[in-house]
Amino acid sequence: MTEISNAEFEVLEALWQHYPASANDIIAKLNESGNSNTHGTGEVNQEKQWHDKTVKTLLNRLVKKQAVGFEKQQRHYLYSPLLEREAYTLKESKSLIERMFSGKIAPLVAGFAKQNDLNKDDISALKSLISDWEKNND
Amino acid sequence: MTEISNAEFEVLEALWQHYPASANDIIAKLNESGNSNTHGTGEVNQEKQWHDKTVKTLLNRLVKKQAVGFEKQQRHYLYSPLLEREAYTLKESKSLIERMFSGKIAPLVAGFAKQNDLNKDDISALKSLISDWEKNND
DNA sequence: ACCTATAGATTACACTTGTAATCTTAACTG
DNA sequence: CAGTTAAGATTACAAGTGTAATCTATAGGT
Repeated sequence: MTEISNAEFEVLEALWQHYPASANDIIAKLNESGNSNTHGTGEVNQEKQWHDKTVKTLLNRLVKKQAVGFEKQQRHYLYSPLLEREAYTLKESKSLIERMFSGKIAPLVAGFAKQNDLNKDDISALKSLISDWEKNND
Repeated sequence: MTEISNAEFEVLEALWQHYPASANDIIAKLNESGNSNTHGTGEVNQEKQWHDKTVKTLLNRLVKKQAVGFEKQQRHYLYSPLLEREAYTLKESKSLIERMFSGKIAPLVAGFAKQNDLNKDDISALKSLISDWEKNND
């Protein structure tokens, strides 16, 4: 499967949140507030506005890339993702970790730790993952 | 700073391994075996061959992007990274985690766990990170 | 002092990406 | 039924990318 670009990914995100969806549903979802600018800057959500032509182009590209499928409904299309979000994010994560950290996940986490980007919640989530892992692999 | 492409990143990798370095040093390093195809497939290292013109183009682009600097040495250049590897990989990791996992690192690790992509070493590395973190944050 | 190999600079070129505008056709509106 | 609207298809277009080839100037060999 060909690569999915960043903009395409955002469209896919909207679709994963709710599908099947018409192009207009997707455009609306993308332009909803709440696709947050929560980067800790405290700025008002000055959301990017997605132009409908842009979104439709991206949908077409996703269809060509077989990342999205559609079915005719009257004269409209209803789109659905053909990829599972989890599979996709895993693939991308592995690819990044392979390229940057020789496939090892710990150095990535270590980078976060070093920059103080881990909080108590992150740590307890990690601990719980680890104990699950240990439950299954002893 | 502008984005660094995948191919550019590979050149930077070679440079991070040893610098300052001439273009030829970098080309040689890129074409060395051992920049491994260790993806667990057991295939023979059928290394990508980097064409010298290609590498020089990429070096130029990196210089334009201020990711790499150089100084004249006689008539040659000696290149050096202007970015720290660690800072760069952290930025990229954070960006991916922001886009795919709402900034949370645990879901990424969870994906790996689910796919059986964690082994004992990974787990102990993570545990040790966690205990360090706890030592510093209690 | 000339010729050549070579380093770096410049140019090339197809493909992708972000971002739309225009075209075509069918459905709704009056 | 004719005109307008709107959905999807097609086209656009600049910037970035991967991958080089060609150009230019100079250092080194003979």
